[in-house]
Amino acid sequence: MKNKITISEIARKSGVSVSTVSRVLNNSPSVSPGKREKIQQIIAEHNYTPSVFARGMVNHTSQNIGVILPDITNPYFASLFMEVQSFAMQSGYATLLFNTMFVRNRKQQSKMSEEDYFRIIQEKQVDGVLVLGGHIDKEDIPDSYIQALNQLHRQIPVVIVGTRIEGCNCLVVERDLKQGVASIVHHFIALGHERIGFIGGEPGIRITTARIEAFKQELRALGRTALDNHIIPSDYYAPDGYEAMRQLLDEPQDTLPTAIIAMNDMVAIGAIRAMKDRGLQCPEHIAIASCDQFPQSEYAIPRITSLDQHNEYLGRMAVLQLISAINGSEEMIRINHTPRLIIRESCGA
Amino acid sequence: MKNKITISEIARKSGVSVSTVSRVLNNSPSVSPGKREKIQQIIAEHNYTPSVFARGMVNHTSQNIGVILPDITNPYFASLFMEVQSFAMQSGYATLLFNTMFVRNRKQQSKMSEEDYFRIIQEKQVDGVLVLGGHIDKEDIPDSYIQALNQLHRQIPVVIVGTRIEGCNCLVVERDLKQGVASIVHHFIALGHERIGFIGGEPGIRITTARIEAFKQELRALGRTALDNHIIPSDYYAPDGYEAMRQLLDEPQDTLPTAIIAMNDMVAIGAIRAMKDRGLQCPEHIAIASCDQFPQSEYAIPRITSLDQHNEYLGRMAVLQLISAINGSEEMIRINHTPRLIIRESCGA
DNA sequence: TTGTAGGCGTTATCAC
DNA sequence: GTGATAACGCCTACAA
Repeated sequence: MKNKITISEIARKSGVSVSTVSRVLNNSPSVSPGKREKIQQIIAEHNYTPSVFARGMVNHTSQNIGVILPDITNPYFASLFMEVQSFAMQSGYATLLFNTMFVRNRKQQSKMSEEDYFRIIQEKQVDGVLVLGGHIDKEDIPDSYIQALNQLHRQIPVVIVGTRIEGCNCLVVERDLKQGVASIVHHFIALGHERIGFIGGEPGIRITTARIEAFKQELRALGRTALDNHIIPSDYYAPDGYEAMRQLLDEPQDTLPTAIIAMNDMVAIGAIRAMKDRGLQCPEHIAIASCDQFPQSEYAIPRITSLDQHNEYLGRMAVLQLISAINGSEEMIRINHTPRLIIRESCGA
Repeated sequence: MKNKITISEIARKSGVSVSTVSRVLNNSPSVSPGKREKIQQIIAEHNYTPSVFARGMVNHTSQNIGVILPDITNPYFASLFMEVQSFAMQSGYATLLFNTMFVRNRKQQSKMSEEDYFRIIQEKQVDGVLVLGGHIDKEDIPDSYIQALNQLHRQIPVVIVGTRIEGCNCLVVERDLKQGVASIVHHFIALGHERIGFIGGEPGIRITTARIEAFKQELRALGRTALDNHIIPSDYYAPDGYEAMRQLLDEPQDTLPTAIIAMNDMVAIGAIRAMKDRGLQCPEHIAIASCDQFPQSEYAIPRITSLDQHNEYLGRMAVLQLISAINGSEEMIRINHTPRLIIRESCGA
């Protein structure tokens, strides 16, 4: 817009050379206090800020990071991102956000593939990239995607939040996807439930598979078995929980599960709604607990019992990992969170 | 990270001058087809992308826009942002997101003021700024804030979503804040309600004042009056709806409103929760309708009756306005949306 | 402590 | 159609 003022202008007005101005800009100690003060005053007076373009040319850094995630309207990603942005900002980085999945309600992916986003991000000359979700969460990742990631990582440090991926060289903030499922199972068993089900989560996505696996395994460890038709993956949102529960309720009434683990709070809310529409009460008829707490679940009717996965912590660690990678470190962080089971009403305890 | 390849490298490898390469980069017609193809091939081969820094130096453009909003975990802002980012991307702009309010649950503002953010955004050399909310929504905006905005707008086009502000020169995508409230009032009256209340919304915020005003006025127009103690602002989230309703229920039972308008779905959900905790049913004891629909309100118990404010449309218009401002236009867009009342269960219809 | 000058990777303006 | 070359605004040796 308006022609910005430049460093040489400041230099001229202060009666010094550009290098001296540059020195005060970069807090170099070797500037006489008098000149420093004068220069600072002139800078303030003219509201001067150095050009990031010129700086970028010489330092090759934009002080920006790129964050790529599928859906910012998903509370999980929103709170993760909030933490990421806040922490990045404190560390001097601004955040470019790329939302790869548009128009969620129509289940319509955008025309652009995530690979396209990688290209755009690369062009944006960010100092690092954080991949919070998307294709990366799939059980079966197309090779082209991994190659694109590697290719990007060759230029810019890329940190993935989730699990290590075969053949992918990017850094990873590893988290134990299945953590906490066992504690829900224990809780339900302790409450006397014999038939437990699991709903929600998209099939073919790592966290779904991991949690369902953990669910089955924990039941086995306790000498019981999960019934396959009581395990109904669908997706991560309320309509999906609704649909899964509807499907479940079509089963013969006498073998219905008495307790259900939902992928997250939205799924739980959808499921509870489906019960209600069949004239069933939660937890009286079927108890429900969720694996991932979202804000406001404590205001639902009934209040949802769920796992607090400490996502804020996850966000901070991811930024930490990225920044240390930007600064040349190769070390990987593994985080060991222990989700906390928050018992409210929906589990019937 | 890895030393990027430059335009002159490409030129050398293609056996042409940098100008020619630059021409094919910018789709200039005056390049012989043979050379063009060869150059393009070499570019692809080396995965070359021009430096945004160098480009920025000469064009003074980053193809980035800055978006500033208080809380991305608020579904209203999340869906607005999603639309903004998607549309911006289609227009060739990436989006820097600044979330000014951190740690919502503790009601703790970040240490940085929004003015600080303006400074940072200015330093980031974005091509334009979108202000989706924050101090800008206040009834009584500190002069320093307006000055900071004007100052920023002097350098970069700034578009504000909301209402025109006295003394502020920024562009505005004006929307009628109170739209739709009347239709809820009409609906309730038609259902036979005599005592209607209003809860939620932070006092001193434009949209709160506007909606409460519209509420009162519409009642007056119908020959009734709103009772002051039935109007309880608080804030925009579920806990606030809960608290407001709790407060309301402390009033003498025989003068309690029979219907309540909530600021948005979260407030409504909190309020319904508070009723439940007192053994009251919605809509049987008190009917509720909300002024702003959020995703999943149709899965709440009861399903929330609310207004669809067409926020997606708002997002697109804001980006459109910003881009046209970046391209030198001064014209302001006024959008005239008519919110649609979606009747579900909570209103008792 | 201070100033001078070269270079960072593009685009634009000229000539040719 | 093509190629030099001068900006663009900053940083950083190097010199003084």
